[in-house]
Amino acid sequence: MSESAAPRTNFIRQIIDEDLASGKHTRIATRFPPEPNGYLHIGHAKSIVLNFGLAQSYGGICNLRFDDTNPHKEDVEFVEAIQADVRWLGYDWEDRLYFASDYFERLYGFACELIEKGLAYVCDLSAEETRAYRGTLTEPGRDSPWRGRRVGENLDLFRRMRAGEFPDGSRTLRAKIDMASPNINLRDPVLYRIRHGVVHHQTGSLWCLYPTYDYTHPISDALECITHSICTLEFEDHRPLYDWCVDNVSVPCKPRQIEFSRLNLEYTVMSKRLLTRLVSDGIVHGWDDPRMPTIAGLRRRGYTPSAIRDFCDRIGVTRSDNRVEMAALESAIRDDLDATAPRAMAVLRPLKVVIENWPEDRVETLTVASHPKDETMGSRSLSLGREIYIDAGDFSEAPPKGWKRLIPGGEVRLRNAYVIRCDRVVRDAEGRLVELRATADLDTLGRNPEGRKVKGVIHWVSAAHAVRGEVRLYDRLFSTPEPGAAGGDFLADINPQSLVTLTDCLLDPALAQVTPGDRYQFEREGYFVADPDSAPGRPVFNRTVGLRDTWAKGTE
RNA sequence: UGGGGGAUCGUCUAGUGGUAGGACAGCGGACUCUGACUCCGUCAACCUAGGUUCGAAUCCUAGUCCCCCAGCCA
Repeated sequence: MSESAAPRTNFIRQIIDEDLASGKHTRIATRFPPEPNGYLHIGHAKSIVLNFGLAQSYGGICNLRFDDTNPHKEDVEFVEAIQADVRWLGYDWEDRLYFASDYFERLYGFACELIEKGLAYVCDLSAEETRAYRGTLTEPGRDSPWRGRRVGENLDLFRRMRAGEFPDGSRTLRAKIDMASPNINLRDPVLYRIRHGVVHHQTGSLWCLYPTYDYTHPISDALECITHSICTLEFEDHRPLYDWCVDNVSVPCKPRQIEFSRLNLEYTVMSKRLLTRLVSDGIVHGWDDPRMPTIAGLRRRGYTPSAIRDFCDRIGVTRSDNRVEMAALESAIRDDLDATAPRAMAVLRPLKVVIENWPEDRVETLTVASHPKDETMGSRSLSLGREIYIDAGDFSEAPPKGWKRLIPGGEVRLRNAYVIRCDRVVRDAEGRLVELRATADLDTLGRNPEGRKVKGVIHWVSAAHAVRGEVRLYDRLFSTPEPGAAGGDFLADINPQSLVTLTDCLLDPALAQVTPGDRYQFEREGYFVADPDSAPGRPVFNRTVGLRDTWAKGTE
């Protein structure tokens, strides 16, 4: 497969190498810290592969920690889905599953420590007032009138905030840093807010006081003795605050925050808010809709964990803005599936062909290889009778230049079987194509015909043996490389052809009983995966990705 | 117009004062019972302008363009 031996270096590895060389660390610890407010997507995969991959290759550890400080948006459904997805990607956090909410009590204690040190205060400003006092990008903020409260009063108020004596929004706990800082994150950021009446998925109704990300994250990292806290670029401005928190409370370690640029994929929305909307507006059938860029969607689409890992390795890690082409993702999955997917025949748009020189009742059993290069994948049996189906797209009465497949009077190879010649085209009263009449060259099984070359090879199924199934073809969900970029609503860029369902496909009889997740290459049609919607005798397949098609490109 | 980041082939990236390399995409060819795979070849880049240096993608200066930050979201 495509696992490369030595992982490509990047700036984060260089930092780690230096920290190890200087003796600053002897063992590294990272963490993957999702908020359980949605499903994981391919952008998270980049972070997962980075964090777990780093731990793996340096012999360190990587924790899974839920950043569950805002119960309003979170749900236990997401907690479970995220664990399943990380595991599916091939990573193991062993016994190190943590929740930021595990630390609520200790976080509260550290907040009291900050108050006692005169570094935090209870502020009675409303949300709107807080905003007004904060200033703007170009003007400094003004001190809150509550900034000078005495330690004892702050402690008392903070205790009563926890006890539930004050309504939502009436007070916050704020860090006392610098209201004139050019970095807005340092203008006395909110550390705690009051949230009554929400049931937290882990702590239930125990708390009505919830810490913010800015306060929780650095301390959680420090409590877990994370050495390298890797996050995306938008948190860069928060790093001084991250350091402030770690420096001012009594934690055992001092982690270092390192930022990298998040993944952008063309034709894809990656914002959780937008993905949530696709699901809740019913644009897609769920978080695992095969058109979604979620891990669950990619899985249902037939992507493999190793292909996703390989993709993440290929795109690298930098601090530059990027927009990766779909072709890079598709190349990774094709590499994997070409090597690992057994081949099968499937006619997506059936066109009947009667082989006139084939006896009515004769059925020939052909043993064919499951993979053209890998003998260890064994062989399968195919039945061939007088009537077969080929794909309508493999026959043309007005072939374009360079056409290699079937034409009236022309010859073509039936994959794994005989060469046939099309003798007649049968039409109905309205002139519609009904079937083809053909003659097989019975001397061409396993060898080429004498004196002439047959260039085209097409796939087929036996009419008497084929099983009927459904095949779903997926195109990109959006028609523009950057959905919503034109300024309109991103939903305006939905591609109506993003899902095409073919209900009367004729498949290899061996495909009658499939297990969801089974992957095949339907020769010339691409790579397919059995969908959970499959029923006994009625398989449903999703097309993972088409084959690279130089023919289609040449005729465009 | 405050602060913080970023600019290398079409795309993603390597490079850390000494021949700008790889991958994906493209193009051309070979092979082929998959127009696939594989193989071979090929096209193609240092944001701009100055400067330092024998030598600059790399160091300096001045610009340009792009991204992020004014949630009691993360």
